[in-house]
Amino acid sequence: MSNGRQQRREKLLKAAQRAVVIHGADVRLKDVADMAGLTSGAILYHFPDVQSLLVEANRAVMERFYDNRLRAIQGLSCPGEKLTVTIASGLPRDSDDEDVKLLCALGGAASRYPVYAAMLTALYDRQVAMYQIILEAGAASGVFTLSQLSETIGRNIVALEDAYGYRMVARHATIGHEVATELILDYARLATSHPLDKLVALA
Amino acid sequence: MSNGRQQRREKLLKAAQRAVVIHGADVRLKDVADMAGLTSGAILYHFPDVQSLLVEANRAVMERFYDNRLRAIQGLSCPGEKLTVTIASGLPRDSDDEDVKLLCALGGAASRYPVYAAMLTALYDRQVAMYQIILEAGAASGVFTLSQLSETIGRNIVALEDAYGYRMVARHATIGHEVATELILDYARLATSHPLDKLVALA
DNA sequence: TCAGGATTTGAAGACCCATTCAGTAGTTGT
DNA sequence: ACAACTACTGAATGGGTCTTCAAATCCTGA
Repeated sequence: MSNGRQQRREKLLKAAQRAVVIHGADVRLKDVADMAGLTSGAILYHFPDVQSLLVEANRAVMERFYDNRLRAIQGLSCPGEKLTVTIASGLPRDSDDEDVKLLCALGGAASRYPVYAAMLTALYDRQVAMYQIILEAGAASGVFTLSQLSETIGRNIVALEDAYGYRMVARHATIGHEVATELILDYARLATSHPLDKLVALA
Repeated sequence: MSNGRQQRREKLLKAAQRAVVIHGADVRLKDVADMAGLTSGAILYHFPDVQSLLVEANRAVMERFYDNRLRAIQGLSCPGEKLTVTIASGLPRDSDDEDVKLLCALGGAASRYPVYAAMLTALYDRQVAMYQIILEAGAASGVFTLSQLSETIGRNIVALEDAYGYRMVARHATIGHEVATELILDYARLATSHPLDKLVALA
């Protein structure tokens, strides 16, 4: 059944992702197999080799990460709220956030694996563009007064998200989701001349 | 000779550092040995096991990185120049900067190796403190007008350096040393209300 | 020059890994 | 019920790894 075949593939991708989080970008096929409760041979039945599997699994995480961010601001219209929510969505939930752990692992391997370097570069650029749209829209409606090019602000915000992601994953004692969000918001306030008030949590 | 013994150790640390840059944080003993032009056994004669060697080698890079930054501003008195020079010194010279490549590799492994997480966290905090001193001194002398806490500014600047280090090491097409420096300076200008003019290169 | 320590090699032992593949179980459509 | 196909196992292959250790080599000081 071609349906079950796709399900199987996705189960293996999930296993590969968890394996990367635990063992790093240089996971062994054996580790992925263990994570899936199968043997190495079974994995190689679905994928030509371990690299193909890993590249596909890692790409999927990046897509999911980006899609989650877009979904987070779907339906929001107020530019200030959009920006605040987007910034929060770019940081790991907590120090155990698996997607961010994986992205960090790939970032550390990027200089050795051009594939990952290219994928992460593309992800970065997409996120910058995402911010530019929010910033330009807010500026056009007069809510934001940009003190720098939207490209500059976008690049810096995404850079800050990345860096605080690394800090959080490394379990910095004082920089958690809350603090990191506020640090980035502090920059965003300077750059947009907008108070970007903390939102009240939804019930 | 106890003198040659120390030289030997340092040669091996250097080999380990190059090996980490090429093979990542999970280098194999064999790779270090090859890099040093020796056999695995020879390395184990000087170090009890691979991990001891790697931790010492990686720690040495962090110390060197931090010391280089301090040395870069030694003798500078103008706060604006100090800040500009310090920011430039926190970024990789180019995409092939070996020290930054190593730091990125460790950052990617931090969630798996608490030792590296702790070391990188300490390095981050030291760099933040370094910026705080520069910022506070500039503010005290009236050259800077800080629009945020010096801790906030310091944290954000170091975070930006880290992130652009990762981007450069991943060979982003448009973000090189020049562009990254300017992006961070753009933030620093907002935060200090100081023009931070580009310096003329020394002859 | 040479004895003795420091350094290094090379091989052995025990283990792990990716990949291939013949064969086995399980499922499906008819 | 059975042929045909899918999914998977387990073993074999060829390779690589860490560690230990006896033996060889290199130095150095006398």
